[in-house]
Amino acid sequence: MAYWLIKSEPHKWSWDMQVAAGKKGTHWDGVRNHSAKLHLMAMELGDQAFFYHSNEGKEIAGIVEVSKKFYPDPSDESGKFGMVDFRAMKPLKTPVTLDAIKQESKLAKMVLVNNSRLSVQPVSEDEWKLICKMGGI
DNA sequence: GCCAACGTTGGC
DNA sequence: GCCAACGTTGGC
Repeated sequence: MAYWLIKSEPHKWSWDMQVAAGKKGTHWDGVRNHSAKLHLMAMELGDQAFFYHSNEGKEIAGIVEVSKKFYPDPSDESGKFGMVDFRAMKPLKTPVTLDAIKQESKLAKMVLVNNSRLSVQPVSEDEWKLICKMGGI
């Protein structure tokens, strides 16, 4: 079981919309970055990911689960990139903000802090557990 | 194959 | 709205 963090701008695709998509979830398309793509390809069914709101909110709103493994993205005419499907699992009771993450020294190594532009990132098990605790679950 | 120029992302 | 960081593009 691996853990991840995926980012979305809330006015484009928010946590609420992810929840509304229900059990079948939604495909995470539009990734056009090779590091992000490598992470997508490494994801297994059932892997969990934090759903992070960039720009507005700047907080982790909830947890999603991989419901379909990496497959080609039809919106990419070059055929190089792909996507996975995610479905909403549960919200954090208290959203964990970027501020809170920065103030926690144990999370200083998170990719979110050091490479804020990467849209799909790995999260270590320790980081995962700590953020879950901070989020009240 | 190098590197400058440009575009995009995302925090502030 | 600004700008730093990063990725990509394109001329050489």
